[in-house]
Amino acid sequence: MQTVLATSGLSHAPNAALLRSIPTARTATGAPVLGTTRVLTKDEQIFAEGDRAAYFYKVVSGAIRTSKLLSDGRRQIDAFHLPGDIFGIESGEEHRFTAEALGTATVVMYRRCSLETLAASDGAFARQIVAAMMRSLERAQHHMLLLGRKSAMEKIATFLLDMAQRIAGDDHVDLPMSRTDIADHLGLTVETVSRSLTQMERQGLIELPAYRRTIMLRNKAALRHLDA
Amino acid sequence: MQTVLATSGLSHAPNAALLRSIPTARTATGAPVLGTTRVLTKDEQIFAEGDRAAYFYKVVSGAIRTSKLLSDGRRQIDAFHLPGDIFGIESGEEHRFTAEALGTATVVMYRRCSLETLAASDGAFARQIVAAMMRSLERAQHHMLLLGRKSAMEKIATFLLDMAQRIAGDDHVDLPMSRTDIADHLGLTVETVSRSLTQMERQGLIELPAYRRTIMLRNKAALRHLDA
DNA sequence: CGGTACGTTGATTAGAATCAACACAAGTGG
DNA sequence: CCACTTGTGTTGATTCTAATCAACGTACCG
Repeated sequence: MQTVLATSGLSHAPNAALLRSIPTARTATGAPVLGTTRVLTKDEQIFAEGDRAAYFYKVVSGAIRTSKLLSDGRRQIDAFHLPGDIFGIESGEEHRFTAEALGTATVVMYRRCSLETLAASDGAFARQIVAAMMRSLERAQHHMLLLGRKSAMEKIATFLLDMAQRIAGDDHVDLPMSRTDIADHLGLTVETVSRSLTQMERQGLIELPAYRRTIMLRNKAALRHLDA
Repeated sequence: MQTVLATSGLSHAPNAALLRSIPTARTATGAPVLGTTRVLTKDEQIFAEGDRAAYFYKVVSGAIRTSKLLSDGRRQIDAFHLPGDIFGIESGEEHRFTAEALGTATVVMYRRCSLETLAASDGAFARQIVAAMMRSLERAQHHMLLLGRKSAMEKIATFLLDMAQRIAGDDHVDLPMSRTDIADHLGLTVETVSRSLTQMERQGLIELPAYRRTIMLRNKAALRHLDA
């Protein structure tokens, strides 16, 4: 059995001042997997598209967005990562996304290991990484259907149901992201997101309290129907 | 070292008559990996969304499309698979796509192995599978940017350059798929694909011979510029 | 108490979808 | 071999969805 460790080499890490070296995970078999905890503030960047991929990350608290930019600034957020989610795994040398915190957040960073090491190692940790990769793939593929073929209302409905399930408020969602982030995730503009939400409220599907990041789901069946 | 085999159990395979049991691959270390070759005709289905995922596949010749359907028939083609590409890997019990041949095609099928087995095994074959998964993920993530944020012309330009690179005609592409397939891959309609191609021809970016599946790339630099 | 994000709403435009017709090549069968 | 069908691709007219441009609310923060 081979153990995968994150070294405590702070000299290689960005923003070393923010790092504390804390063992945070264990494999199923009990072998220690060391990670370094990093605390982030709103909009703080964890890594940028093109950075050397020395680490990958796991969300402990808060939420992270990973995104790509077009040369003229158009942005596509490929995913929002919630506690427990792993992000930043790369096969090449570089990160292909920018990762930023949506608000205050905590992540654990693990020293990156090569695909070869990963496939060859027989630890529970390796299994976890491969599973995370597969989950990312499934989400990405599912999201392509949304981006390519769904209308604005359908996109929003799908998004709300998905977030409700992941954030686990039964009849409401406390969104960790702005309308702009939602728009850039769904391939829409802020205005269209806002209008769609307003329309859903008028139709009684949802309710929008004064605190706009909370959304009450009033008619999940109808939302699921829109979800197609 | 553990060897991953596809058994010759034809009784479990669909369309057993079409199958011939042929060893077709070898791991880098020389250990035999048995696969079963399957020959397909135009539009023949390899597996459907929801089918039990007993095998995964590698394209030998021809091309394959994998797609998802919305309840009302809208279709999203997530990827075209060319010779050498692996498709149909699943972590769950079911295929999440439908796979069909674009024209006459040959694939090798491998008995599916669990993610656990995969991550735990140390063979070159396992590495290959993980690498294929990673490549799918990268393609999917790249495609999300296209679907969410690019205009019709940009989508077509990106698509043509990508296909040109994969099919390796230096200044032309022999597309294996119909305009409808292209549309369903790029999140457009057939009409828009056709109009965009015509417009590119008028602008001297490409040339469309009588055989409409061949496209001559006349100004790659301009196409790349559109690609953004 | 402003000031500054962020969010909503309104008016208009633009880009792609839709609806409809036609062109063209490849088969098919008489 | 030729009419005829069929599948595929193109083009045109029109509609419609979402983007854009612009203004205004509202909540939060120093």
